Parts: sequence; structure tokens; C-alpha cells
Amino acid sequence: MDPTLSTRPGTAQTTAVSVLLPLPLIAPYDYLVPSDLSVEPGSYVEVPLGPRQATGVVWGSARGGVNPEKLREISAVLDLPPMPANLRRFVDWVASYTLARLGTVLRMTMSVPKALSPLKPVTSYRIASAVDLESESLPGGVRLTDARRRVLNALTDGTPRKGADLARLSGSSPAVIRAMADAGALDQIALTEEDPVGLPDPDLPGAVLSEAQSAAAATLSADVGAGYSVTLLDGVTGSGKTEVYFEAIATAIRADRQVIVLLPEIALTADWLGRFERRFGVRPVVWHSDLPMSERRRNWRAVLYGEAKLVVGARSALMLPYRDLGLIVIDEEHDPSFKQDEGVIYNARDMAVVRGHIGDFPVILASATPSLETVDNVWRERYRRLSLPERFAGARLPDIAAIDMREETLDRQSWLSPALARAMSETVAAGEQAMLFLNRRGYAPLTLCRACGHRLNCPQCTAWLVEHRLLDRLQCHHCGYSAPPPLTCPSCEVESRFAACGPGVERLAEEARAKFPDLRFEIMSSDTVHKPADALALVRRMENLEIDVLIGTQIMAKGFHFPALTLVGVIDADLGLAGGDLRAAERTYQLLHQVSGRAGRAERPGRVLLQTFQPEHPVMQALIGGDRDGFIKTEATARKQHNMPPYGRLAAIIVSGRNERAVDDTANALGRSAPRRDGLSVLGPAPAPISVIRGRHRRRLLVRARKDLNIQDVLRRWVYSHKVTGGVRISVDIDPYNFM
DNA sequence: AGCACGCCGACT
DNA sequence: GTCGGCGTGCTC
Repeated sequence: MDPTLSTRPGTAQTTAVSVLLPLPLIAPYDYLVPSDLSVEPGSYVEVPLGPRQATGVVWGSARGGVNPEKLREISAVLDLPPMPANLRRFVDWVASYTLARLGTVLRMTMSVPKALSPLKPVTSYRIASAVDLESESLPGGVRLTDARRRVLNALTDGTPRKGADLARLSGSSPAVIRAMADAGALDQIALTEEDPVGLPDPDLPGAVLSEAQSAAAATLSADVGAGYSVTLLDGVTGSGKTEVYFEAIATAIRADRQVIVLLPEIALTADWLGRFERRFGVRPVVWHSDLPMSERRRNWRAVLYGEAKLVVGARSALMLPYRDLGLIVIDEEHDPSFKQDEGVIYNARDMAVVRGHIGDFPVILASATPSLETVDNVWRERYRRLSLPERFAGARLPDIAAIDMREETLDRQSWLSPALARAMSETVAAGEQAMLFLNRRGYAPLTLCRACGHRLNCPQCTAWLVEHRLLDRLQCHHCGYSAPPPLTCPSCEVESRFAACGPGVERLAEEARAKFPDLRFEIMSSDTVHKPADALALVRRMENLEIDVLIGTQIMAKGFHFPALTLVGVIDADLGLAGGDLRAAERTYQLLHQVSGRAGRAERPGRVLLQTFQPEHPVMQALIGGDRDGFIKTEATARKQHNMPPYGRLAAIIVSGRNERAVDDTANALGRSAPRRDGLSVLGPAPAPISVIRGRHRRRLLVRARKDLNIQDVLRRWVYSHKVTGGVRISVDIDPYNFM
């Protein structure tokens, strides 16, 4: 292909190129390149589309197949570096793997439309040189009032400030500032510069590493620049995996390559980012869903220009236009939150490996409880494993024991066993802290009417409403519906005969407070911790021993380090095992292992008590016996037997819409036309476990295919040939995680 | 994603 | 008789 794709000099002939637009389109469109423009593959361009202008990316040579008369001209080439070739290949790959539309995938890489055009100059002010700060008047004999004095004070550090900022900072008004500028006391300057992102310093002293850590760090560092590889950094909780991959990051930065660290969204706390800052001297460039627009814009551009060397973010950080990516680290690689289950449905961990392959650089997967998929890749020698078998600085792994709930006598409406209560007393008496883990938000997961047995459920979903007593509301955890608790039963209209069924963290805290009136409890859930600052405040109060017992959901499970925490009590260890989820056992193991890892991270040894009705369950046995590898092998055997991932391929087809009949008709038609062939089986259609969400009825088909079959090809031919009408949507989820 | 075209209910 | 609801289809 002609690398510039531009008009040949000296000829009147115009070339055409294909341009991909960030719209739900399956393929790029062809456009003419006017003779005064020069484009190359990856150029960000402005093109006419129907009655309007759109921004897209030059994808390659013209595809043809459309009437040449219809071709329109590219209107402008944006003043930006082109989208790197390996990102374009990645977009193609993701679209074909996930069966998403090409333009929809492109859109994920162009998620900040404002970042594509240069920053609008902002008028800023600084003190004019004619101003004499000692004098009582301003140039032109203008009197120096209090407000005017405050404006000057706000500018004495020499930093030019925007009008609005200056007014706020000085407690004056835009009118005062404008008047001062008119009088010649302030200079107006047009600022077009972005705030630069910090440059990490790889040569700051890192942590002192143990022998095992140093060896692992050296191996990972040697990989940097040596092409594609995938390494599982397999280390028990508290073994210092972070410090190890920091060394690989430092090596990549020294080589002037960019680095991504992907973390589960909730791990992006101030506390955690602080570790990067301490090691590299600057805050890393962060990327997550609720970043302020100005920062998104700045960070997106810094990534494209190659100025952002270290990006720490949630899964969407993978889709940014890195100019020269040289390393990706996925921390907590097993975490299910890397799987995006809306829009383009993809697993960022798997896609990161693909990105490494396309870009020919190493990928590090770190976990204390690696996923079966990853472990299987180690067994098949596609990935290498580096193990850190010991906790850092002599800390020991906690002792884990089960409390057999069949043997314990509990009062009605009580969930704290005498055995766990005893352990709590002992722990706090020793000046240590405890944590009670219950993976259920709110007060009670179900409210029913004792008069008629009616269960309060969501008007838009087939799901129970969860009582949140702290908020005095009932909430649906699937669609966000929220309402005050009703006074009378919506079914039988009898007044106030509601009964809360089952515990959430709020109710557990109520019970614990009643049992231990002298102890200080705190609830940690997404209802009490909204922003990183909240988490940080809670961490500080734990560190200062202002809290005796922390009661919370899985947001406590990740990354936090509480030195005095020595007891973890799991209230309902069986909770995640119910339901037909393919990965229920694996996920329960990982989650409970993770929370267990909060106990005894410093000098004092920790212990973990699991309240369970099935202490003989393989998950409990593996936790108690510390037999992670045995558990993984058992899981592998079971999945192999049923041809389930990673030993077979799985895809879910979800048919949804407001009209139940139309949804059923489409789902049934899909079922009837399912391909019948060797190595492929189709289950369903069946109502999805939550059959209505946000008023949309849902039917699901599950496709299981032998590993050697190309499931995407099968689906494309089968599903895409169905026409959808009546507001019915068909979405395909390759490698589904969420069985809701 | 926008935006236009097209077929069925309450209004100047 | 029209204004307008958003369902369906197209944009190189």
C-alpha cells in the first residue's frame, strides 16, 4: 500500500481511502482525498456524513463496491499523530472476536471527542509589569481597593490564572478582574497549553526486595524489549507482587516505552495510587469511568503523544491510543470485573494478551488466586509462571478454619455464631482488629408481607428489592430503582406487616452492636464508600485503631493493608455457591481467599473463620487446607468433563426487548434455526435468570463448541442472518462470565 | 450516533 | 383537516 495514500504529485487523479467512523457500522466507508490533503493509514480525519461532519480514522485503501459517484471528499485532516498501526489491528481483532461492530470498537478508542481538537485558548491573567506592589495605587492612578489587592495577592506566585479561578481564589468577581485588566494592571494571555502529565522517574530507590522477589523482578525486566511473552506472577497475598512488577515497569520506562497497569475499578483508590507515586515520584496517569472531562482530555492526548509513560486504569485504559506501548500488567488478573458485560462485551485480561501479541511486548498477569484459564495456559506452556511462595518480611499466611453452622445454636434473626463472637472478643481484647465479611449490601435482601406472603419486588425487573435502612429506601440492585418503603402491602393493602428476611451488612452491624455495645464498628460497602477519599479516610481510621471491627462487602477484599487486623470472620461462606454459574466455585474460592488475605499481614499472625453449612465442600476444604493447586486441578477436571471453558468454547446469545411476545418469537426462531453439527450444542432459549431487567424481557441461548471450532464464524452465519424488528435486540457474549 | 422519512392520535 | 409521536433505515 502506498504509505501516504495521497494524490500522486503531478496528476489530477484523486485517490480514495477507507475511513472508519466511530458509529455502529460494520465496515469503513470510502472517501476521496482532495489533492491539497495528505493522509496516511491512521490519520484522524473530518468527513461529511449525510448532512453533518464526523470524525473518523483512515483505515486503509478504498474498499470499492460503492458507486464512485457517491464518494465524497475528506474535509480535513486533524492535527494529531495518526492512530498507531497496532491499535488499528487491535480494533479489527476485538471486533471480529467479540462480534461487535467495527465502528463501535473504534468508538471505545475515541471516547473523548473533545480531545481530538486543540484546546480552546483560555484567557488567563497575570500581574502586569507596570504594577508596583508596594504602591497604594495601580497604573493610571487607579485606587487599590481591598478586592483589587486580593486579586494581586492571588497572582503573586506568578502562575497565570483563568478568570473564573482567579475570581474564586481571590473572593472577588469577574467584574473587578475585567476592570483591572482594562486599567492595565493585569495582562491577558491566551493559554493553549495543557497541564503536562508527570514524568515518572524509574531510578528512584524501590523497596528492598527479598531474594525471591529480586529473582522474579530480574526475569520480568529481562523480558521488557524482548518481544511478546505472558508471565503469570503467582504470589500469595502479601508476597509483594507489586514491588516485583514495579521493577519491570521501571525497565520499560527507562527504554522510553509506555506501560499500562490494569486494576479492578474499585482498587483505583488514592491509597493504592500512592504506591505508584512513592516508587516513581509522580502520580501515574489514571484512567477510569468517572474521571473529570478535563483530565480525560489531557490524559487521552498525553497517551497519543507518548508523554504518558505510566497509565494506571480500569479495563477501558486498554483502548487508549498508545504511541509506543511496551508492557501491560494486569493485577488481580482473575477478577471478574475485567469482563465488560455491556456494549462491546470483552474481557480486558484476554484482550491485553492479544494487544501484547499484536504489539510484540510482554504482558504480566498477577494474582494470588489465578483463574483456571490462566493456570491452564501455564500448564500448556503458553504462559510462564513466576512464583512468590512466601509473605513478605516474615509475615505468615493466616490459619483458616470452618465453623460448622449445623452444630452452632443461633437465635432467630441472628447470624453471628457463638464461636465467631468468642473469637471477636479475644481479638479485640488483645488490642487487635477484626473484619466481618458478608457479600450483601443493605439491611435485608428480601422484604415480605406477613399478612399475605407477598414479596416486594422491582417494578422493572424480576428481582427482589433490597432494604437499605441507612438510606430508608428499597433498592433494586439490577436497575437502580429506588423508593421509600411502602406503608401498606402493595398486594393485600394490610398496613405495616413487613418482615425483613436474611441479613445484609447493615443488619449484621446491628446484631454485632447489640452483642458488643462497647466495640466500635464501621460498615464498608459501596453505600458507605463512594469516592477514593472515603476509602482513604476509612483506612486511616483503621490504622489509627479508631475502629475495632470493620463490617463489609467485597470492596474490603482488595488491596487494603490493615496491620493490626488479625481476625477475618466470613458470615456466609456458602453465599456465592448457589446458582448455576459455571465459575461459582472458582469465584467463591478466589473471593474468600482474597478476604482471608486481609488477616495477619504484619507481624501478628492472622486467623480466618468461615461460617458454613457445608464444611466438606471442596471450596471450604481447599481454603482450610491451603490447597489452592489441588482445588484448581479438581475444577479443571470438572470443566474438562463437561467441555466447558477453557476446554471448550462458550457463547451466550441474549435476546431482549420490551415486547415479550416479540422477544419469544425471535428467541424461538433462533433456536429452531440453530446449526446442527458435530462438536456444537445449543441450549435454550430459556428465560435469563433475571428474566426482566429495566422492563426488558430477556431470553438466553447458550452455545457450547469444541475448542477447534471457530464459534465466531458459526455465530456470524447463524445469528447475523436473522432480521430483528419490533425493538428486539440480539447480543452475543463470547466467553460469558455473567450468568444473570 | 444523528437525522429523515413514514404511518397513527389530539389539537389550532 | 394538520402537528407530532418515535419505529425503521441510511449515511461512503
